Amino acid sequence: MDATDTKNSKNMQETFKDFLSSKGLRVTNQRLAIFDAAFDHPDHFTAEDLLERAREIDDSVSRATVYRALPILTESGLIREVDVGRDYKFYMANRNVTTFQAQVICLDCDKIFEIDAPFMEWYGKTVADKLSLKVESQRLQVTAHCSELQSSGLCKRGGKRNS
Amino acid sequence: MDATDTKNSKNMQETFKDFLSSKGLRVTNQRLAIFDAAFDHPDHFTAEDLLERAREIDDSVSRATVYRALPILTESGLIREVDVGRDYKFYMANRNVTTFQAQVICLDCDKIFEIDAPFMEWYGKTVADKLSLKVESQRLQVTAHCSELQSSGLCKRGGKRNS
DNA sequence: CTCGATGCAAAATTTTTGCAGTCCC
DNA sequence: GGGACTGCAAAAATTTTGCATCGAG
Repeated sequence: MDATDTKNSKNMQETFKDFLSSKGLRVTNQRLAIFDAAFDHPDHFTAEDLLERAREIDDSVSRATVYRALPILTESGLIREVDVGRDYKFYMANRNVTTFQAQVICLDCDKIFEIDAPFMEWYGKTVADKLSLKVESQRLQVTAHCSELQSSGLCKRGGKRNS
Repeated sequence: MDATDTKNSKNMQETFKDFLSSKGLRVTNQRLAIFDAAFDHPDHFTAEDLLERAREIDDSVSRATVYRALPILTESGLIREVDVGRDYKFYMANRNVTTFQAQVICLDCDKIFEIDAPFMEWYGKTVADKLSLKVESQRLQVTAHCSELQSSGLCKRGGKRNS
């Protein structure tokens, strides 16, 4: 393992525990199970996905607890919310992300690609300066068709996005 | 009225009727009431807002018909969907918009500002070229706080955004 | 021990859908 | 007149919440 890869699950769980304690929140088995489930997931996941995986770790985890844990996880910065305009939201572990991420949503294979969009930091600053406001968050998404992408093999139809 | 202001409600209603006919859809009183309600609205509105206003024109309009009309209106290009990540969607009449619009969402006064972001056309093309896919739509949003904006008078707290 | 956290189920909220009746073309 | 369209209410689907109980500190 690379020495710079300090963001493995183990270390991150410690970071999460520290975050909970620092906020006066309790370190419960359910929260840790949810955290582990989230951080083990390599891709985007929904609240329901997370519930299912967390229950494999601790079957006492309830849906309500997952929904109550998600805001804590996103506030900690360990998990990122990815809202692509569906009726449910996606989430994703924040591993070694340093630059702003945009999403490319493929309508054909129903996949979400994360891509670097560092210029968005400049854009946010520009908008903020022009209107004299304080940027809280930004979102940049491109919805597209990938028929050509499919032939190149990058986008395999039937990607494992959930229902 | 400016001679270039060809997009007044009257003309636009004709455009809508033509669109319906061209698609083999029927021109009903309810659809026209919904169209008028939408086009008279100066700001962003929700499906529920639209229902309420459409009923002032034709009180036989039902919620279901509003929800069934919205996809038709957006497909016609006369109305634009503005999803800022809440549990309900906003819509807005497309008046004299020619360039790509980004949104600035103010967390303090709960208002949505539409701003020109012409460079997004370049961005979409860049992404498309790099990944060889066909851009369907794009979304760019900045969520911000406007405490300073308030003092400048641009953002009055208590703007009339719905609950 | 104490009070924050949890599970369960009911509620809330927005949008969709089935069906019988209506009215545009 | 025929079939698209509509209204109504029930259904869907995701997220939130009240309450009794549990357990972390």
